[in-house]
Amino acid sequence: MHESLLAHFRRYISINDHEEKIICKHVTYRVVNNKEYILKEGQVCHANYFIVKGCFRMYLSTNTGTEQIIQFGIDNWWITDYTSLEMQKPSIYTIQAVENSEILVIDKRIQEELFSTIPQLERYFRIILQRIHSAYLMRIHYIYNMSGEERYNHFNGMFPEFVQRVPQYMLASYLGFTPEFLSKIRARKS
Amino acid sequence: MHESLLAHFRRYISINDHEEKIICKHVTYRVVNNKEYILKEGQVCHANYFIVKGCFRMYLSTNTGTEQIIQFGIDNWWITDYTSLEMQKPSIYTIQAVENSEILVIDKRIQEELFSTIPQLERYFRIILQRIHSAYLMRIHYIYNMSGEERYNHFNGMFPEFVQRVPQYMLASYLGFTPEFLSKIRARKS
DNA sequence: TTCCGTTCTTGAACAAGATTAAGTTTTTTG
DNA sequence: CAAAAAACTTAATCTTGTTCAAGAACGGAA
Repeated sequence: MHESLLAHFRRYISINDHEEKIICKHVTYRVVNNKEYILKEGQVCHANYFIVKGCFRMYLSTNTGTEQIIQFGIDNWWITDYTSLEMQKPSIYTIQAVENSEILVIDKRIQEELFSTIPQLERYFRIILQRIHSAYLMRIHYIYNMSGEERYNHFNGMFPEFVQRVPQYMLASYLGFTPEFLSKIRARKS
Repeated sequence: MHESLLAHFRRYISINDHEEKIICKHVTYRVVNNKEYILKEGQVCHANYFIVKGCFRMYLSTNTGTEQIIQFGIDNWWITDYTSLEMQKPSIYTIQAVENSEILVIDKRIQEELFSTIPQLERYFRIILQRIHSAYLMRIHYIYNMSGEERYNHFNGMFPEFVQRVPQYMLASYLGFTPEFLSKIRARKS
């Protein structure tokens, strides 16, 4: 199951067999069942997580006491709180599995070691983060320039399988409106 | 004026005198006056821009014909379209000076060369991008969980000098509401 | 200084989506 | 299988922010 991680690396950088072995030796596999947490608000985040299979949500609690989902992570995505990880400060986020999942864990210390033994990994994460950043610029554009209904339809068109995978109230939170409103949208379509 | 760039590098990585000289040799200084463009919608972005002094806006045109400001860049920030730069595809964004500004230009080819001669630079950009990403997660949280008025007050509290620097209609666009509404907010405060 | 273009303000009518509070369906668990 | 918990729906009312349209103020250039 390290293969999916290596494949992802290979998509952006070239690494040799020796380096692959080093990586596999230092990365640890972990099963995370539905509703289990890999990071809780207030804890210091100590690892970067590569999702081999499954689905996670990252959320924070608002001042009105509700949970605001900021991002989802699925197969072949990284998920972590970079601020907490880098500064070793308590996180404001909670990361929870929303399906039975399998992840690969790269501990902070290990990751720093890997960066110095395989500098190409810095490049890999730089490229990954560039892509994430571009996606976030678009996300803000969508939030500002589409109605809730348009945003739901757009998301539905882009990731139809994903919409089936998570409860509707989570999708509503991620898309920035209430579950009641999502119900209304769906009612309109039939 | 290369000093501000080197100082920014030194904040995140350590580089020696020799490397600093290489960087200075390859980075070009440029004055960009108010309302001048460094990237226009449809063009391929061919450089990464470090703002030494001044202010830029990055926007795209919406289907209703208006300009949606996605981000600002000020002193000591990088601005570019990473998607267009990396893939060498036409950009959907326009980047325009909103003050008389001074920038340092790192051409794509030059940047790639610098990455291979000074691998630490990959690390620098990785860290920068991590920070940007964290900021964007918070930005989405603010957009979803604060009213327009709260968002304006919050932004005003965080960057009071900046609010004075740009026209109100640009600020309104960046914060995701109409100039008319911003006027109304300001009227309420007095 | 005057003129012109740009930016900012005000107000009325309207739309998108939140809130509240039931009620219904689905899923989980003992 | 029954009961409880979790997820989803519906509808009435209320808020936030938009749109449109007009006018006022400001800033820069001739």
